[in-house]
Amino acid sequence: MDLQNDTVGTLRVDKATLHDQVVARIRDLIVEGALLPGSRIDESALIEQLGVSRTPFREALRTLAAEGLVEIRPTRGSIVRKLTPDEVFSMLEVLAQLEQLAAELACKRASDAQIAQMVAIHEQMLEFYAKRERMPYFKLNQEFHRGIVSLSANPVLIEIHGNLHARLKRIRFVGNRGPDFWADAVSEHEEMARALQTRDGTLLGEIAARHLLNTWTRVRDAVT
Amino acid sequence: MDLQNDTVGTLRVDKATLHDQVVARIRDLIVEGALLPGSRIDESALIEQLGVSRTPFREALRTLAAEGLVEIRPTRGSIVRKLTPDEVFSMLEVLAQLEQLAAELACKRASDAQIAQMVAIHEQMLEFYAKRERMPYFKLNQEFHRGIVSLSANPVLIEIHGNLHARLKRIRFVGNRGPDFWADAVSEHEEMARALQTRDGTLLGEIAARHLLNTWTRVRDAVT
DNA sequence: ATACGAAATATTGTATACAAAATTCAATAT
DNA sequence: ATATTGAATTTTGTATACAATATTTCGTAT
Repeated sequence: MDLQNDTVGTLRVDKATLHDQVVARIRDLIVEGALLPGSRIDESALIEQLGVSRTPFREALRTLAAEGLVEIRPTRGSIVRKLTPDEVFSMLEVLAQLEQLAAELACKRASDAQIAQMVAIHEQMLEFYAKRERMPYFKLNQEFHRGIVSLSANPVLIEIHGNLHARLKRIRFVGNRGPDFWADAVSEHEEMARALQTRDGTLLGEIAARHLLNTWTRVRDAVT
Repeated sequence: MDLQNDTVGTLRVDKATLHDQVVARIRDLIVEGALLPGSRIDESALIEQLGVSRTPFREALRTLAAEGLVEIRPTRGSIVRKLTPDEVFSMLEVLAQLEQLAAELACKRASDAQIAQMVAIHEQMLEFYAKRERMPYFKLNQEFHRGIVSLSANPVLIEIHGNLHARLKRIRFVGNRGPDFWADAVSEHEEMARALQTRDGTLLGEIAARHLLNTWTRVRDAVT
């Protein structure tokens, strides 16, 4: 079947359970935008496509519902969860607060080498910005933010941040495509890189939170 | 079967799906301490007790796993998730940050009547403290904290806070049983009530965060 | 007695079957 | 033409069956 384990040489890579694989696949379909918010999740079509039976598929939907990506309407099928503008704003409010904490912790706990690596990412972003290469910039941007959260060394923070990020991913993507906002974002990043180098957690946290809430104004019309 | 819907007069109360009922029941068993961390979740025993088949039961386990209350070990059964001291500390770190945000938002968004009600709860807590009635105090304490989060009017914040709170509930309970820490907690609450009345969000947030991190020292030995 | 290993047993993961909805669609009445 | 009703069909929720793994039990050898 489609999802079954690969083999590398004679060594089994296995690891992920069928449940985890199905969850990952459906989550990707949602996060990457193949399944649009509000659209019906066609069980028979997807179990066909994934080559699994209803049991693991429905269990996967339960975990995605708990993650907030799917809405299961009793006896009326499941849909990709649709976010109201209010909910998006609520999520950004929380996300900003979490990134602020992450920033403070990262400044306390990261090694010099780790900080150097973040700065390197930032500098690469500047190059892509100079060349106006949106997509590679966008990828690195995500890596930068995820990096700061990782450096917090707080697994709960990492998990919750990851979840909110996944829920918002499509919207953030739309937001970052704006035209002249890009320059603002870059200068905010410049500030962040400097704060990180001086390990000024309070400052970094403040900028990070402001940076994120600014995306709201950048994104608002895409969602309102 | 055990879980089936009640009837009030001739009116069906129904509402909750079987899945939600099973999730709620198992969650209660965990949160209230009937199922201890690390202990095996005996599928056949519990489906017997709940009167449901394996399908809805296992789906319930999936959502509880996503909530972080249950750990499903592939092909080796499920256990009540066990928290390491590090994880507990991580959760408190995040929870403190979330309560800080909640405090700031509550001061901005709550109505005068809502604030008055919170103050009333606080005053009742003082009475129970004077009479040294731990249990009623403890109940109101929870209501007070949940109240502040509710007043933030941020559904995402409310959801995440509720989840972390559920995961920590047993431990917080243990912590609050300490002897002379109680006085400290009460005086912190006194400060919080005052800050709320003056709508000083920054101050309230700071106290709330400090208050929560103090529970760590109160709780540390119960968990280390 | 203790350690080992194979058969017996129990548990887990997935597929399927069946019952109870909801939805679709077509025929009829307005 | 539009609305309405009621079968036909599809979809959903739950139970059960079956196959694959783990775990236990018990007999044997050291």
